[in-house]
Amino acid sequence: MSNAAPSNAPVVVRFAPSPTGYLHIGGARTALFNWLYAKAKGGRFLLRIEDTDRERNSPEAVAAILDGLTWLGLDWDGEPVSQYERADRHREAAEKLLTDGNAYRCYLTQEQLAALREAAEADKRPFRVDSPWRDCDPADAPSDAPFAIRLRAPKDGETVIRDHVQGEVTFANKDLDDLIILRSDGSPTYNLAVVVDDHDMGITHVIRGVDHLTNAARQAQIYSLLGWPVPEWAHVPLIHGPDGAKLSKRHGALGAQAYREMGYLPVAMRNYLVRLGWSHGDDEIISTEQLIEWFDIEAINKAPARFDIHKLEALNGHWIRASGDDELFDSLVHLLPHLADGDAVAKAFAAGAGPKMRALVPAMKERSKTLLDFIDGAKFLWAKRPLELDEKAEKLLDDAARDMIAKLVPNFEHLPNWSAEPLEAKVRDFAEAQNLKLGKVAQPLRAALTGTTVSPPIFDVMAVLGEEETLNRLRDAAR
RNA sequence: GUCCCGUUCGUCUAGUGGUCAGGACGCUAGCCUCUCACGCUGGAAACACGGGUUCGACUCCCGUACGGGACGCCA
Repeated sequence: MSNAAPSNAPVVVRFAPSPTGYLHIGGARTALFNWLYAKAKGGRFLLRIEDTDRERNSPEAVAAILDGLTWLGLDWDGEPVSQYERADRHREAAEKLLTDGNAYRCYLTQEQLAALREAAEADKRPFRVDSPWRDCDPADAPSDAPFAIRLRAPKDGETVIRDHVQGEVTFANKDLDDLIILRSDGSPTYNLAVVVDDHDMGITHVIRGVDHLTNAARQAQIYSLLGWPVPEWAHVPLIHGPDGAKLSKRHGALGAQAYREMGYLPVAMRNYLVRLGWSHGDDEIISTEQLIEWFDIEAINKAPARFDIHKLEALNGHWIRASGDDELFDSLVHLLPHLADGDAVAKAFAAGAGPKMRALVPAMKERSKTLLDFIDGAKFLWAKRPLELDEKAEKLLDDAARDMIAKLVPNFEHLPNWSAEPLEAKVRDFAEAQNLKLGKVAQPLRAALTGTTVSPPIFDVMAVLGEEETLNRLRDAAR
């Protein structure tokens, strides 16, 4: 590529979402790839909001996208650029193309275009705009009719995209028609705006979804006619839903924030997302620091990947276990405002369950796949007496079990040190004396103290619940 | 329809002409164990199909099938 930007220039990449909704998972991965590449190469990661379509612009969407990026830990350099605010500069470029003879005024109306399109379809011909105004004498142009400005794209030859992911992709120029660069209302269109902005922002590498590949060909033509060097391209494959179809809002294409609400950790999201299409040998669990060291666009493959929530969950479990206890508890507390029932939990935390939850974190992180599991698994902490028993617990606490608890309770009275170890010793002694296996005692205790048959280690539960609450719950269950 | 791209266990992937085709998630049999997890040890599970090229193809070439993307005065 003779006119490419020098490869030793400092890397500048960008993420350029259009503000039509939240940051979806595919966009999040594109942003992650860009961010990682910038970090890996010591470059800059810029943000540009592609808001040239005023009808689909929304400040809420911009806020949601920035919030999603922030949550994922993808920080950007400088202020986000508004494409719309650069419209004058885009028009300037269009004027230059016009005066250089590389673009022309096209007076074709929407109706005429629709008719041409229909005619092409009727003949089963691929539709290509072939404007009669491309080569007409300027003197024949109407003086007052509205016009759009079209690029005078080459009709022969081919446009080659040398792509770091897709390889060399060749488009015949006859398949690429004269695209509109300035609408009849004077506003710039996407492809022109992207080229001008990427050029002005000094973007060296364009990393984006492969759905932009044909745009790359069109943009390459604009670059060429403007006399500018093209950036390095990397068109990454799309993410599909579990059924192999395009990821849509119906299945899986949730906003990044939805994953926050499901209790996923940003570090796990980054780890999971990057492995969708990128790999480093057999490595699966990769810290962000390691990603920054290893990431490169050359190792991205071309095939699309399906989104698999199970693997995300497994990775999340790993990163939960790898997190510090205080850090996890902190994440949990900060998650509450984003949860539907978070208010109630926050109140319970404030009323005393908070410190108990914190004390249980080491035990619970071994058995939690998401932050939500912490809450689900610790509800017994703030449950009111007498406890409601679930079906299995009810069955477990039969008459014999209740008798046993009645016999066991006195062993806990007047313990000098109410903590897990002495409690366990007491229970073990009791089990031995009664000639029972430990489980035969522990399970009824669990049912009586938590109302369920599944919980963190029961002696930790007793310790955290405290002497008074533990004895009260046990007496509730005893006969 | 036209153009472009893809196809290794169910899923994510390693692989770059000679491997018992490896790992991870999931599934599964055990071990550990106060439950559930974690951890550990095993197991089942894949090169879409057909032609070439080659002493030899998962690896290279062509075709077929299937899948995806793009075909706006949207981005």
